[in-house]
Amino acid sequence: MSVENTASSGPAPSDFIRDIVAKDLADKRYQKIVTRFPPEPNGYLHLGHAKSICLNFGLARENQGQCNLRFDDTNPTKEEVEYVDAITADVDWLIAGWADHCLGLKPKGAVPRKQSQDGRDDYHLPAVPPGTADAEPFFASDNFEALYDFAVALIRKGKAYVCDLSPKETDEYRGAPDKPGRESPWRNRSVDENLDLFQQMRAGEFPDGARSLRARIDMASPNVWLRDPLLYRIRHTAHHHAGDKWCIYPLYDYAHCLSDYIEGITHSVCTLEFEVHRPLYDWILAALELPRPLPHQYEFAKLNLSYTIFSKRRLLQLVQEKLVDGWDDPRMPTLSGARRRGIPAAAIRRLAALVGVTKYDGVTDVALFEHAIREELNGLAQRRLAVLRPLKVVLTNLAPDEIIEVDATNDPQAEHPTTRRVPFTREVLIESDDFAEVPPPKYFRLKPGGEVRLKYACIIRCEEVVKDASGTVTELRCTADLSTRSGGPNSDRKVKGTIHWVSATRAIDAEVRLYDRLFTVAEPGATEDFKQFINPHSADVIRAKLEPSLGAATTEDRFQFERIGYFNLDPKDSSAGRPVFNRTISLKDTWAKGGKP
RNA sequence: UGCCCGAUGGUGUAAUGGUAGCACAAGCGACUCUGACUCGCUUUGUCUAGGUUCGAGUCCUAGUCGGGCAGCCA
Repeated sequence: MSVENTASSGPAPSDFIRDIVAKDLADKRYQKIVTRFPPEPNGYLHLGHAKSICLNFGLARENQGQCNLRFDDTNPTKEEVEYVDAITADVDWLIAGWADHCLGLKPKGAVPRKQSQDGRDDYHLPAVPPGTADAEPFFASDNFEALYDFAVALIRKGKAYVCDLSPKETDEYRGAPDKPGRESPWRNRSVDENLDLFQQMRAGEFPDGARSLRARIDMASPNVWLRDPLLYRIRHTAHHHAGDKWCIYPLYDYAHCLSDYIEGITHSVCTLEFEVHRPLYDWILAALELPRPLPHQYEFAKLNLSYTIFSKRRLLQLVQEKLVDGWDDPRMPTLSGARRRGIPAAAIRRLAALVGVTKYDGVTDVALFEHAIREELNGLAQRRLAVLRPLKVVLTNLAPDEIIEVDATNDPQAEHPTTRRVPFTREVLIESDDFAEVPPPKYFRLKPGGEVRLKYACIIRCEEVVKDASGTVTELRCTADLSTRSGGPNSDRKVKGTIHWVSATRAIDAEVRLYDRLFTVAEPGATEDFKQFINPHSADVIRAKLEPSLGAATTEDRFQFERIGYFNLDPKDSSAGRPVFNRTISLKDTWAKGGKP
């Protein structure tokens, strides 16, 4: 199966939502499709959000449409600008070079304009053309004035009322899923009284929780969301975007469908838990008798990944209790964590394409994500030599000051691979795993009296094993067969094993962080005490030896340390002369897994 | 004994009444100056019971199992 990548547009994915969109377009129900990605700025974006971003922006780019970024910021007590900025950056990163031309923004500071169509009042705020200067994301809070007006219209139609029940009473009156609710005693107030009270709510005449605005629907509905749901609550709290203008704030169900409508959204795609809200979404829009085409809501299953948690609450807990190094800790499933870890945005898009879109709420094996990362990095990463746990090897037939510059391939997957020079010297370091005094069966690497090829250099033979007083191997004394040098007369000579190495005298030092899965169990979120499953080896830090060219690495580079894994320069903790490399992901290792007895 | 949604190999999915296919994972093998990549092969599947039909994973009915919904959260 081929999958979309950054450069080409590959075969378009197919799923039930794309089918609906295709049909709507074929039926000329809409002339242009407009989707939206509506995060609440109360946490960082994670891989679960990425699935939604890929779906919504994918829909837009595949149909020459647009996808608006909108902050669903109707709850001032939970939201912060820090999150707005982080989310904006994460979205930009994820869609860069792929769907950024579909990103729907509005003019900075703009709010919906009141207009009249067919004699009916309307509010509309379409996105600006891509590339327009001074554009910013949409904010539900920019719609507050329009939303207030729509609420007044609802009251005038007798479809909303001010209710004086306390939160606790409201709860009791609502009933239970299997028991009908009771009507509020305030349900049949006159329009004028409702209008007056609602205006007073806005003016700040009442304390928090004293009154609310409710839709007048059906207290006996089997769907509890239709039992006169709240539209507005009183909250004497300043808002991170709207300032201190408001003390009443709309609730999700009311704000969302209308924000969709105001922006001209055609397909409002959300996750499964909102399925039972859809009748309310439709009710509000229908009740207002709006002049323009209405948006429709469709639901899909959110992403669940094994060995991963996505719960905002728990992620926040990890951050606050310093179990991880912030929201962008490379082990976090956040987009900022993934970015810092060196995972390309295209790998995340690849994952989204691989998991597909359905209404089945399953758990995707994190191995699929790891596969997507390796697939992407394999074509992207420059090959380099690095030794994580060094063992000294002295090539006794080389002069102490001899430096042989060997050619090493940078990009074996490229059509026309390039090379670089790597210094090869009398003393080299090899991976301690690559020597075994007592080799297990089928061991291809170096052993006493055995031969192995040092990649890009030549074949060496282990003549002598040097140990310290405790019996630990400290050094290998080997001879190099320079006639087998790459490009040399006997370069074709085959040995079973080829290992990586660096020059002991020319290598540079670096801190290397060996990241691994954050949790040791497949479903860490299954119990409340998920913290006991944190992998103690999820961030092992070592000092490693790298080939000299790595001293010039930049944070944009992606490397494969040959035979080890993919690495990037940590963008946060690296400094000139003090490089810190992150292991994005290891190479597949069938030897370590099962080949090894 | 409420309402809504879902169920295809270990996992994620395709098949839109007509040969159950793909990817990941797992296993075996080939290749290899990366035990990587690549390539080949293999194991494993339509929740159950009825019904409609020439023909059902697909449509219908009932059941089972799983998920969601009773925030002035989103």
